[in-house]
Amino acid sequence: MGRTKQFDPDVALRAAMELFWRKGYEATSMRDLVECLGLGQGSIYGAFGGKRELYLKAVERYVEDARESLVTRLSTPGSPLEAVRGLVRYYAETALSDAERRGCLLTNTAVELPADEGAGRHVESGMEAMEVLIAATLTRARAAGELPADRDPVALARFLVTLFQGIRVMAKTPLRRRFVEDSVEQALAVLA
Amino acid sequence: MGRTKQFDPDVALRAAMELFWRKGYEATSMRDLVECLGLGQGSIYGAFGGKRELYLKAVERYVEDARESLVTRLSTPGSPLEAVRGLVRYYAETALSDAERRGCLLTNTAVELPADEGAGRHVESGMEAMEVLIAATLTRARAAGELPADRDPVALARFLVTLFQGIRVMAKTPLRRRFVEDSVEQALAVLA
DNA sequence: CGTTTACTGGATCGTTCGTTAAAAAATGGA
DNA sequence: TCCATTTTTTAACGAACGATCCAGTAAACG
Repeated sequence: MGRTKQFDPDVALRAAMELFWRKGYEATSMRDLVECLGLGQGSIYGAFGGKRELYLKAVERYVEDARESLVTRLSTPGSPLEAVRGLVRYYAETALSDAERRGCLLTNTAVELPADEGAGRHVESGMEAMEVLIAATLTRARAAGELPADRDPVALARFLVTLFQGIRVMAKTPLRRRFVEDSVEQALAVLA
Repeated sequence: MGRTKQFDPDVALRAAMELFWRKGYEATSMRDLVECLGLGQGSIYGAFGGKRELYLKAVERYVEDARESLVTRLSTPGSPLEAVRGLVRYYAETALSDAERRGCLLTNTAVELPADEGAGRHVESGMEAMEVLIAATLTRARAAGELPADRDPVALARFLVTLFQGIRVMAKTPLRRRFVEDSVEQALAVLA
């Protein structure tokens, strides 16, 4: 009963995610979103609530996507340690080839909205997912003898996640290449 | 000739720096600044130009302060390697005890204004200063035999600067403590 | 087919934005 | 002391903000 939606909320949410990702929360206006999503202002409010609600849903979607991509990337057949090392390289390449310097939406959110509880929950969930997935893979690596027994997979995973945030930040500066590449080199040395 | 300034531009700039640091660029309004600096809008425009100019000057001041503090901290008498290790610990402690989660103004600027050339120059200058100072200290450490001869002080310094950015990001999330402490542990292990 | 219901698109709400203009106040040299 | 010059203060500017409203439209159901 009633008129059906004439747009795909999923497509619209993804478009909003891209815009917020590129411009940040404060610098994105509802009018920017209207233009980018191709919807009337009323439709956006009807479907998603206000600007903040839309942002939170966009971050939530981002976390889901990221988690999925991470699972795929870490469950390659073969050496678990090599999978993590590949992830480090992949992450750096992604950061360096990001021409419009949008960085990582989780990093951006953590930095721009540290006091927003809702945003904090999504950031927490995303970071935790990375930690858990990487730690699990490193545990497999240790069990396979690829990693010395005295190394702590969880601590290593947290270290890598933290370094990833740093890589995303440095990749937004003019000095990106030198810093990111040298950081990857050191990180790979740690994953001996 | 003419009326003399009734405020100290240096004090005002520092107050502006604190406010931008805490709230970010977009989320800080000129009215916030008027209240925080205790000046009329006209006085701010007369002394510093517009909002963006004031922000850039605030970042510049921040870079000068940070460089100075870093020089002091790395030129302690005694072991150069221990000075760098101490810096890592100090940086993490500072990040964790930052109750209002303002993070590092350079990190925040890099993330929020990656496309601003003026801001980029200050960020570049700050990051480069950290790199140079840490690398020089690590070079001294290597010369003193505290660091294996095959370690690259410059690459290590860049790695540390990148990790510092990550620490500043993670310290803004609800998961701060676990991630920061484990990252420090790993970094100190690298600085064997 | 008509009624009901929900969505659409654009106008418009009051507020706040960064910036500017102009008058009042204060300084130092002539 | 009085003028030239600068700063201070306050009000106001046009534009843009997030949010809301509403007439118009289209789909589903009796």
